[in-house]
Amino acid sequence: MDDKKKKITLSAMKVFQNKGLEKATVSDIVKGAGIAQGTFYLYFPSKLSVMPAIAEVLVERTIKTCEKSMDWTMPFENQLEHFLEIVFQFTKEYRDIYALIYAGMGSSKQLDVWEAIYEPYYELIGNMLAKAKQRGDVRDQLIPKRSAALLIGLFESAAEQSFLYDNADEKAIQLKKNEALDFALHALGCFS
Amino acid sequence: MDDKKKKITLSAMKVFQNKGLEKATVSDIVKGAGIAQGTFYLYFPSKLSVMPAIAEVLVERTIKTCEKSMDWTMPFENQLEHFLEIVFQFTKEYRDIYALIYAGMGSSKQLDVWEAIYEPYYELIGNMLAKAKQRGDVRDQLIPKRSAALLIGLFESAAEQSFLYDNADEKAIQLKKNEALDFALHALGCFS
Amino acid sequence: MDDKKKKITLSAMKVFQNKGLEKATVSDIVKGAGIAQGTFYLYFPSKLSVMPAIAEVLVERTIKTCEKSMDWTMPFENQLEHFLEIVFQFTKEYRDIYALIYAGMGSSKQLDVWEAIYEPYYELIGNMLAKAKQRGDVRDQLIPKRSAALLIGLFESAAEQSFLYDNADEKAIQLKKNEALDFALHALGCFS
Amino acid sequence: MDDKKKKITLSAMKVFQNKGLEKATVSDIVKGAGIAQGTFYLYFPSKLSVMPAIAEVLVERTIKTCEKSMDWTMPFENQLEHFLEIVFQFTKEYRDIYALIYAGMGSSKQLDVWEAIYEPYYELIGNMLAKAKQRGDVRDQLIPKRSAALLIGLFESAAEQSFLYDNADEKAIQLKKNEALDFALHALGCFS
DNA sequence: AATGAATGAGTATTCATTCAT
DNA sequence: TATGAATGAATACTCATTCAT
Repeated sequence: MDDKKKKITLSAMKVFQNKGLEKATVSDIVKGAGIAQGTFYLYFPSKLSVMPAIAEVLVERTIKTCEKSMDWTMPFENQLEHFLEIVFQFTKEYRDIYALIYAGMGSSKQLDVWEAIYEPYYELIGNMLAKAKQRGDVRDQLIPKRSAALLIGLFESAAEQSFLYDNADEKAIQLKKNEALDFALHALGCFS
Repeated sequence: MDDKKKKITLSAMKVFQNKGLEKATVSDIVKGAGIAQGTFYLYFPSKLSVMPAIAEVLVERTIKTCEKSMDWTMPFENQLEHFLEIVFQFTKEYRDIYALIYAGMGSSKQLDVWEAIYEPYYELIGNMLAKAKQRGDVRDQLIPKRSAALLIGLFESAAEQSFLYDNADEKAIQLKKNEALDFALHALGCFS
Repeated sequence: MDDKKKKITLSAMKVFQNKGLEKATVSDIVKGAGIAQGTFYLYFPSKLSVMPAIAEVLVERTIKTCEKSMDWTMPFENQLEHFLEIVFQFTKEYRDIYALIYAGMGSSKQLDVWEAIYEPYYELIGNMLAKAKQRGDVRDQLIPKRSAALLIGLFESAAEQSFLYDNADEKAIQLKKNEALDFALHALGCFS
Repeated sequence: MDDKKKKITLSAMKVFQNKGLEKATVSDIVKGAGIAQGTFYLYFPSKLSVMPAIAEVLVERTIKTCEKSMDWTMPFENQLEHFLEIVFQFTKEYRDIYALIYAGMGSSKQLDVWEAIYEPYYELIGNMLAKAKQRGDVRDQLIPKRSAALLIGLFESAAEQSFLYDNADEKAIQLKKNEALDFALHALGCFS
């Protein structure tokens, strides 16, 4: 990605996170990026149009974290637990901005844009499930890539609920994690 | 709910749906509600504060639909499938506004408000699972109410992904439904 | 005219005169009118849309000046000369703003608006010519109202040229006046 | 004129005509001229400074049209009518841009610039009147060059009024032409 | 309770102009 | 000469909110 575009994206991420969608100003963003006001519009047509670029960064980071920290030789159950941890960690850190991205999706009717962004994420988790399937750790009929999407959705929902309702309560969060993991293990047929 | 408050809420729902969070104006809302500009502020302290009332309406409608159309004597699998249909239907119709509510949650730090709103929804689905547990249709260790939250999250994610990525393709949507149902049935231990 | 609308119009006139079309700001205008920024837009949809209201004021003033200072019993030649003086005087005072109105006409494609504004002016001068015709001071075939428009156009052109090219030279201006008057007297058939 | 300068001028003419003074951008102009943004400023110090060059082009074209199509041996009345036609035609085609030039004159206080530009136009029509005078077709006391300015002003006013008020009505336009011609013929003493 | 005219703070966006190449 | 990326000042307009009636 173009250097300036990247700078803008990262600055926008911080600003949106701190101030929310409406309070965030382009002025804040360019100040953070160290560029002039007008330069912003050479790279993005509007304030909201930075959203997909931010989503891309988040997906990249999630994938990178998974790839770096995941030990593919671990028992599948441990892999799943580790992935759950990552999802909770990212949700905690970026939940505000996820909401904005989510809200921004509606406006931009270019759905294929979003699909392209999340594709590598589904691919990665799909691969994890495929390997587990080869090893017989999950049920036979499972379609790895498609289940990956459901799994990610499940974990993200759980994390979101966790931070939304049980906010600072560490115990409740741990409980939620256990339940989500149990729910997923059954769903994937790890106990059959 | 007060008649005027209800009018405002319903009008706001339409306006937010059509115009999005930022383009929607209080002026639009009051026009739709047939009241004066100032009257809005007798019922809501700010534009965004209508959001919880809208969420409440959506939850009410979902619950009412479930209660009306659900046959609690059906086999559990059919109940689950029926519930899935309802989630997909509501997501399709209200997905734009769900996103706004979701994004609005972040701003309003009164998390207990949101919890209170969704509570009856979790209660309803929790009851469904509880009955299924009594009949031995789901696994023994399952905690009905807590699994309800995960189940709802799963189905909503699936529906959201469906309408986000596979937009108008009826076939893909059906496939997604089947997978989500299968995923849930395993998760709930219906096959063990 | 509404009191606030009038205040805005008069303030805008001054501001446009002093700063020109582009340098004039709505902020200047409302400051001069002693109202809030937003109030401007309750009365005019845009900065340029004040132009017709300004034109109306100018026409009103011209007419009022004619009516007050014109002695309808004077010999026609003297009446014409007096009218010429008035045109030169108004052109000198308002020439900058006339140019803006003129330029603004193009944008506003509601030509009937302009016609309605200038109508009473043509009416007034038309009446002057009609009376002169009755008295046999101008040629018989003359159509008063239609000639009025040509006469006004001629005098305004003359004045405009005068102040545009011969700017501060009082002698040249006097010469121009004489020629314009002579030209008009011949055109109206006062010498035949 | 330098080739690039000419290109810029012609492009600016089109852009100003289509978009008006404020909406027209240097970016539009250079795009139309097929040159780079910065190149504009090698030939003109500012956006508005193109205006005199445009006026020059218009005067040139008017003169060229007169010289090409005018038969100086025709009876004077016919010459005058032909000239009137040309004025109406040019006004119709360029009236939007005339207004801008007119408005632009005020800003640029270099009045001598404008005088120099229009000088050859007055010269041309002045010559026409001088010849007519020699032939006894107009009154004796007439000062050709000075009357030329009044004549041009009269015809331009008539045309402007015509297109401003009677816009598309061909009949009304014809009527206006007849009246303007009659007015001018009397003014010039062709009937005495 | 209801009104709606008035407010005025707030900002995305534009674009004339510059300047390093 | 020519370029066009970068600049950043400048402003029309919006709209949530208030308050006198």
